[in-house]
Amino acid sequence: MSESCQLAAEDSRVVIAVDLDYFYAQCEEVRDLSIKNKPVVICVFSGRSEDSGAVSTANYIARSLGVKSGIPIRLAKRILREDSTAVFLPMDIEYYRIVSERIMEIIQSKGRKFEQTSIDEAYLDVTTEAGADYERAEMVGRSIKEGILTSEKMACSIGIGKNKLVAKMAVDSHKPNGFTVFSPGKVRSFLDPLPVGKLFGIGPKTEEKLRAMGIALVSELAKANPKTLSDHFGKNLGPTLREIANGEDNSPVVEKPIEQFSRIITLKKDAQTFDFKDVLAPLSSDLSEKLSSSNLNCKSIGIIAITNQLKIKTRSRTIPFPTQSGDEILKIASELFFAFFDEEKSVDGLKIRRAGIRIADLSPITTPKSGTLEDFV
DNA sequence: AATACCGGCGAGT
DNA sequence: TCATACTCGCCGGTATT
Repeated sequence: MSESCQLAAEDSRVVIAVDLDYFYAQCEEVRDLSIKNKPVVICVFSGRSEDSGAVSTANYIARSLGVKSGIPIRLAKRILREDSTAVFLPMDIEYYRIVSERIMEIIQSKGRKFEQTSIDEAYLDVTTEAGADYERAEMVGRSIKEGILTSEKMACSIGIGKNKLVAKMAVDSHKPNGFTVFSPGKVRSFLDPLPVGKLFGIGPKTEEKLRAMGIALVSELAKANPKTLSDHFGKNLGPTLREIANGEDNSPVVEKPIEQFSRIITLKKDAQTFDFKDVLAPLSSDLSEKLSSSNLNCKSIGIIAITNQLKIKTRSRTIPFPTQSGDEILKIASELFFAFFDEEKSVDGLKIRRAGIRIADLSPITTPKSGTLEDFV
């Protein structure tokens, strides 16, 4: 191999990140073209009262007016009260899933190493296809963008880089309808001047902790004393923080098996206790159905309680025999809630706002082929 | 000492 | 009351072996 082909090992991959723009709201725009030039707000109504709940996402017209993910629906309506064209729609997750599945197939068809990380995001490692050649990787990226636009009439943003982290930083840097390439040589110059909070994986808490240590910029984090970082963030997270500041990420593009899932609902009213069966039975049966349709058992069953102070409390139990039974899940969850309330009953004013069930420690159900005893020998 | 389990926290879509 | 519904990962403490 000639000298000019030599690459640092860490620079030898090419990864494409695909992000579907304002996905839920765009799904609704495509379903009803007449709302495309209006503010569109996708709402999760909690059902406690008129317009209680939160905004899941909003299109860019709504965002430009200050409506963003997570704000109360009532606040969004207040912000848009003078815009009679504004559209508020309940989240239709089933529909978005169907659209997502079709789009993910398009992305997956463009490369052999594919990883979907959420309903609207995916990575493609095109090292094999592009031979670490960024021009060829760009062509793959363009063809993904065109494919999604042609077959689903949907805009997306594309980011290309030497690993998932850099591709993600690239895609996030230009949205919506972006197409951004951070070639290996350009990574430092892009990352260095950013505040650390802009790095994927560093949120408000970590940013504030770093700031208190005198580290505000990525360039500073990139050279920070490893010992100091480990002392403050632990032996795993500490080194990782320095790595992401340097644009390093060895994690492969691979489809990961699901590790856990949960169902949670908002109670009609905050309560010190509630009718376990009424609230938990639907959650249990949903979870049981999902286990069953995925041919999985779970060995860990847990509860989630969100208090009136919006603090998250959890309890969980490992059971001796894996199960997918809705009745079993309901029974354990009820016991955990009962014990939780018993434990917390002395806490003054503690009430539960939302209640949920989580299952984890999943294992595939091995269904032995009928009549082939030899398989067990 | 190594591993499992548990509850809290943080980050992200 | 204004504050959804998820998933993933790490941390530290404690229990188990």
